[in-house]
Amino acid sequence: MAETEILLRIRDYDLAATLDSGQVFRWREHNGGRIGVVGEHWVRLTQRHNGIHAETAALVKNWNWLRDYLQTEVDLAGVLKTFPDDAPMRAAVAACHGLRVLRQDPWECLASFILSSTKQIVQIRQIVAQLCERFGEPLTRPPATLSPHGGERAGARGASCLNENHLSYSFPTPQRIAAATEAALRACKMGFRAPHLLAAARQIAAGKFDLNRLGHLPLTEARAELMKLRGVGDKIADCALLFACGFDGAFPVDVWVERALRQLYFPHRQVTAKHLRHFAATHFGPHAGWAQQYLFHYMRTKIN
DNA sequence: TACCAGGAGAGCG
DNA sequence: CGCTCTCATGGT
Repeated sequence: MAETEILLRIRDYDLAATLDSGQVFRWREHNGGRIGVVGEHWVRLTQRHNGIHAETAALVKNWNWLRDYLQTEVDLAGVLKTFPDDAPMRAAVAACHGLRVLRQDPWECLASFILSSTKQIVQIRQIVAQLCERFGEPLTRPPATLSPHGGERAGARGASCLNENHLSYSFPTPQRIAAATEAALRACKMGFRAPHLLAAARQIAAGKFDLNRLGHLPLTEARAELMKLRGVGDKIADCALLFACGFDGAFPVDVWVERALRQLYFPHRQVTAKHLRHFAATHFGPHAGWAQQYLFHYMRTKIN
């Protein structure tokens, strides 16, 4: 039977922490729940005591796409057991109970993180929103959730500029981006990242780069493949590998994680960047990427 | 004003 | 390797 809602029964899942932890950029808070787009599906998610309630605009026969995206079938306790047993890690896990790593679409994830370099998360969300509004395909969306004001900058004051218009559109395909001009992309305020996004989209659209193949390669080979793309270095490659390609061992090191590692593991010590990279690559075990997400969210929300 | 933001890449010693 | 500079744009 096709339905427009379902209760995914699961207990150790913090929806807000997971969707707000900087691994994904399109979810918006709405009446205590979260509204977002997964593939071609408009979705509203609400945290319940016994699980996550999901509501879609169109009928759904099989909800596996959502279970896969949210990673609800992952044995979280089993993952946490593989983390190193040290004070910083214990503190991060205790502070972020129920935080999970999502399984995103590889192109949306890669494109989003190409746009992320030297940008604050708020601004990344804004850029991605504009990209979807201008180049995404219209989605089926319940009218009740549409903003009465209709625009994001019509008299919006202060820091709480919601901008939910982009939730009426899918994330644009590589083909659609590839057909755009650099100037049109720059109009989304992405600056010097525009040629990087455009080049990646053209490679993929032309069949010269296969994102879906990466998951079948060893981690180091998949990372090397991604880094052939202009504008994609270690950090952005590891984000795509962890958040979209199923590499739980990928460990993206950005300014926040570097700050966390130095402050939590090497306080009052001068550690070289090389030493830090070696530590990050060896200390956190087979699910290092999940550990990274706990440290990142812990550092951003609980410290200072 | 000056500085910085979930980086990457090139130039230099 | 390690350091520095540049890239574009918005916020404080």
